Amino acid sequence: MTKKNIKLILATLEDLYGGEQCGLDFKTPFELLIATILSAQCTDVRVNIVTNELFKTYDTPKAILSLGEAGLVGKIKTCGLANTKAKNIILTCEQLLTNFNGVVPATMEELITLPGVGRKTANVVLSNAFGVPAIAVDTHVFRVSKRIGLASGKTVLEVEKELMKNIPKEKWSMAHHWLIWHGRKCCTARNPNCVNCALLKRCNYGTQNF
DNA sequence: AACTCGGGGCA
DNA sequence: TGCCCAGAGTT
Repeated sequence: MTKKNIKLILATLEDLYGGEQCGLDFKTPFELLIATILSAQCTDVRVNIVTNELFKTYDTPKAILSLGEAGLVGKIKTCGLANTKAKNIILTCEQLLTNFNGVVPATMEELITLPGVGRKTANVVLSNAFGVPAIAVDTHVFRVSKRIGLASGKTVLEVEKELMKNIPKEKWSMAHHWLIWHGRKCCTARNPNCVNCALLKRCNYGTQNF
């Protein structure tokens, strides 16, 4: 993959998805953290609906804890995996209070100690709440990046590193969103719409499996 | 690497 | 009805 090809791919993605909504509504680091935990196996549109309502009243660790587990499950049930997520969110709120003075930490090492927070969620918080350059690799980013040749790594961490190497730092944040939109609208996991894909000429997928 | 958690949205 | 969803934790 040449630098010129990478530049053309990024430009094409920007043309296609530059006007689309960019992820979760951002308010505070804490709200972004909770919203991102909720986003597992659930579209961002639904997460935004749920969190906009939830955070009207419950926008701090103490407030969330005041709901109790059953109360929290009720508030987030439309996001799916509600029981698991509620347990993790409650544990995370408790640990924020006991280990971090109620403040969301700003390093990868600290963030991934929180229950329900993995590399993807940590990178979303780091890049969107704290301005730390990072690329969050979710299922869409992972799949699309490999198909179109922006990364060929086998693990999430490998793909993350390759993307950071191949994409100019100032475009990391937006490239994350463009790759997700392309994965949702065209480069789907099953039956991708290669025939109508704007990247077809620069993509090996379809003629060469990965 | 494979499996589980999971209810709601949508065709 | 059946398929899919901006992941993380466990085995």
